[in-house]
Amino acid sequence: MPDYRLYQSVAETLKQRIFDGEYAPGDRLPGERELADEFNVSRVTVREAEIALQAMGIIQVKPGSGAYVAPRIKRVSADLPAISALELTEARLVFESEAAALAARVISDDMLQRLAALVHVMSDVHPDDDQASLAADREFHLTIAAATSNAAVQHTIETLWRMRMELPNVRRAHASVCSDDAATERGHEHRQILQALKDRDPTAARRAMQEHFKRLLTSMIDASEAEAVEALRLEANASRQRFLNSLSQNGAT
Amino acid sequence: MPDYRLYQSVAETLKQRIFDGEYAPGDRLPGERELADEFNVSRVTVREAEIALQAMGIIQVKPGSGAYVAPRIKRVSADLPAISALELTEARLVFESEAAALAARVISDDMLQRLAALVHVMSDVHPDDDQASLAADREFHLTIAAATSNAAVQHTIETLWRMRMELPNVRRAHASVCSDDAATERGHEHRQILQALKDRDPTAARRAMQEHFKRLLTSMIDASEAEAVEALRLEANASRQRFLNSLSQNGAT
DNA sequence: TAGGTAATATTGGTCATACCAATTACTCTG
DNA sequence: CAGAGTAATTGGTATGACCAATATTACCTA
Repeated sequence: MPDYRLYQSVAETLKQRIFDGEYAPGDRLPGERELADEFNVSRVTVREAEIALQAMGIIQVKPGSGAYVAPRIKRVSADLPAISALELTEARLVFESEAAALAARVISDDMLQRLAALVHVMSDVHPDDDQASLAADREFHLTIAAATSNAAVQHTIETLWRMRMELPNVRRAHASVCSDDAATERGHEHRQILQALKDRDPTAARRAMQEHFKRLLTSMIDASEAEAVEALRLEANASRQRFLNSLSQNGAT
Repeated sequence: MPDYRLYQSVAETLKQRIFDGEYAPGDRLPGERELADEFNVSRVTVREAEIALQAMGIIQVKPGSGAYVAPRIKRVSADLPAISALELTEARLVFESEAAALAARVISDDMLQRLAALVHVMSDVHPDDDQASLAADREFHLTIAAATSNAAVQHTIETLWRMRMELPNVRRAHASVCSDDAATERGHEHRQILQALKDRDPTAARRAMQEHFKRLLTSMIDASEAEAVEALRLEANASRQRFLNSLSQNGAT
């Protein structure tokens, strides 16, 4: 699972650009040669990425002409509701923590090994490489969800991650806190979570995951506060208060 | 339309073989070089076909090993995965309990009033009227989700309820326990939950919701045990054990 | 002989290059 | 200015090569 095919990385980047609106529906993407040059990969790899996107119905390739963003990419608004980054993070805080607790009781050695490998990858990768870093982080959380052996839990958390990746406003919010989001802390938290899972300690796993998200939520609130100075000052404060409550009272009784 | 790419033709053929059972789930299909030779195309083209199939979730490629038919391609509904009733109930147990805890802190008086009305309706309605009873029950839970003021939470729980209502196997499972599912107990549990929300007590709300689902899960396990006597005895027992663990250890620390 | 390990073969992943066919852009005519 | 013909661009496919991960075999040890 933690295998990264190059073409997948390229496909992911292109997909994000499309969801971000950088390439609007109907737009023509840069040529394969041009993209290959930009990503420093071969043209074959770019083709593979485009074929994957085509299979997903996101783009449409016309020979001799180019690759075009599919007319109706409304999938974002189609099956994903409008959600704020704070809401989503709060939801992930409570749900992913419970998933971690569940996983702690039934996780297999194989899954533990995968997680360990991912933690290692994340510590190795350049913190600047947002792309790889994010992909590994996502893989980490989805692996934990899979470790619950519960398809409903897995599907739920996958959906939450889709929101994280596909909703433009959420992506933007994360980007603005990314710098504050010290990689070292995050690495430490991941190790804490992994250790709890290794110990098969549901309570510790839940708590570790909660801490992980609490820090993120705090960063986001701080960032949103800074931005709120510019506008929506009053409203933001009310919202801010509501999510601050999550930090103090959540979970462990 | 007749604008076929070679790789699409290859992908189509492979897909047919998989659906025809020529390659069963879990099977490894021939190597890229071998397929390229068979179809008289280049290895690049075979790769492209396999990447398309992978994007469609039909196969799964492992570097150094080969391409394997995905374990289960049976997507019941368009966007709902195949899930067992036990899995779903376990997921609802942990997620809806957390949602209730969240809601307890921010629920509005208006929402409390609606819930009270729903509890009243459920106690009035004839226990025989499964249709109305189920609708009210669903409304009760969705209202609590809405009361969190968190669109992500709300969407998550709505999706879980969609599974409950739309997946045939889940509906069947619920139907078979419906008789055991004493309406009086359920009414009592609903009142407990409502009271905790009125008190704005997150811990009590979480616990009440957990109890609600624990009883349901227990009923389902018992029912599934009875049915398991007929078939799948061994396998069911293993599964049963796994979910029994959820009952003993979940949540309140 | 059983078990483990090192050497080897196989397999997917990626790249560079080349050529074809369709499309698009351009240019030159009338 | 319109249209035809040409040139440049673009995707489609093929070769052949090399790497890294995996699988298989051979071999050696206890």
